[in-house]
Amino acid sequence: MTTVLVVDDQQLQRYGFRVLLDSMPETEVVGEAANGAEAVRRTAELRPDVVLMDVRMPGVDGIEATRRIVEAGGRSRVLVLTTFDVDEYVHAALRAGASGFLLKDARPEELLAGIRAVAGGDAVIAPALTRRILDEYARYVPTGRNAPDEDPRLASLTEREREILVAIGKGWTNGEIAARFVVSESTVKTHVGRVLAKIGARDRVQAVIFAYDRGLARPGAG
Amino acid sequence: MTTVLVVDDQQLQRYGFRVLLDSMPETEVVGEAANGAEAVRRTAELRPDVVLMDVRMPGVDGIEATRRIVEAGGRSRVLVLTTFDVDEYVHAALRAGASGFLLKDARPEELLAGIRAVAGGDAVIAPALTRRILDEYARYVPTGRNAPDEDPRLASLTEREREILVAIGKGWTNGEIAARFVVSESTVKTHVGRVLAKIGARDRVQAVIFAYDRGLARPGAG
DNA sequence: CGCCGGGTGGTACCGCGGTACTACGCGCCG
DNA sequence: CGGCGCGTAGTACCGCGGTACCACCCGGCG
Repeated sequence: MTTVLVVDDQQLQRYGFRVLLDSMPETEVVGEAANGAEAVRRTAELRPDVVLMDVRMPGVDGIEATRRIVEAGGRSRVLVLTTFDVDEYVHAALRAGASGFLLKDARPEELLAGIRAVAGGDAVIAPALTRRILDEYARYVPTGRNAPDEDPRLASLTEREREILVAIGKGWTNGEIAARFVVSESTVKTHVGRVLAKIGARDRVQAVIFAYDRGLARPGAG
Repeated sequence: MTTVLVVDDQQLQRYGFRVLLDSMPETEVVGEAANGAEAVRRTAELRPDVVLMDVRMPGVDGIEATRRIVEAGGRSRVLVLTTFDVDEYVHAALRAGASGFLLKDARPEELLAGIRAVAGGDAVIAPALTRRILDEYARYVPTGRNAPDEDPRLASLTEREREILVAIGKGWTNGEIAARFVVSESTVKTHVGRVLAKIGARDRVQAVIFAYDRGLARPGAG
């Protein structure tokens, strides 16, 4: 039996979900909340398997509530529901740590399948949104651990040279790298020169780009 | 009626899909292929709505076949199927342009729902894989159009300065930028200097990092 | 033993990158 | 009209980055 907390500011909407889910043998609505703050509280109290979260709500919205629930670290998974497939919502929800994002016009069996998946530790995205997610995914995400291993340029780097490349990717000058690695700047220059030669970069700027392309450097680091 | 091309090197597997799909009122198997090369050919001939593509095949594998089919630009969508949820496959398939990725142990209704979604221009990912996709997505994808707009540094750039920043992100030297923009190198230097000051970067290396962080520069461009 | 690769270090040189400051034409707006 | 933001352009200066070349130490290996 999967326990569910229904969060929506509209009472009628909550009622609809309750009727639907309680009529199913595998799901049970154990509580409701009408806003984000209440959702966070009741999640802590009831520890439901799944929180069915509406986005648009007065006060603390569904995104912020999701963030707090996820950060609290409980075992409850959040499945975000919205009427509007606005990109901003999807991005924000997924970054907040939601395990799923479905549209309210989903068919009951889709909703059930989503709840089942989320409860099982998996994640779901409405097909209508998956398209856009994938487009961005393909654009931004390097190549997993695919290209890096295949790329002979990266493989030809020694351990030390890879460290140097990562340091370059952090935007450090040769002097800063020397200081952090506790070696002389001459040594750093030697390494940098070899790195550039091996990866086929003209200067450290192109080395940074190379590092980002292969996922050696990542946003938010350094 | 949704037309489907079944691609799998195992004859028994193809037979299974054919029986399943032909028994459904809304889908019809219009052809089969036993390897990647044949899949590309028959897709061009038959122009199916959906190509059900196995990954592991002798010769041209499913990933490469997907890439070719997508690049050909027809209206056929590729739904990749595999027995093993290996990360490499998922990444590669999605980057190759697949509209979906499901596991072969999916229940028939899931498969049907997937085919329906893909045929309708949407995309699907098996819930078991979506979790990992989302984790990487949240890590790598900037913040949609969120953070960039919020960041006053980026907002303070003029149109021209943003162009300059993108050019820096491509790894171009001041001279190259001047040539491509058909202005003098002095002008470029002036712009670069202002960009660095506005975004708080010490040199163009940090500017590149800034550009990647905000999604202004992307892997694979330039 | 000698050789070799990798890490370390140094010297010398030059050019691109970055800064500081000035300047002019243009379009917009009070 | 005068001011201002923006794009353009120039000069002068200096330092970091990158290259070329050489050198030493150390560990592994034939």
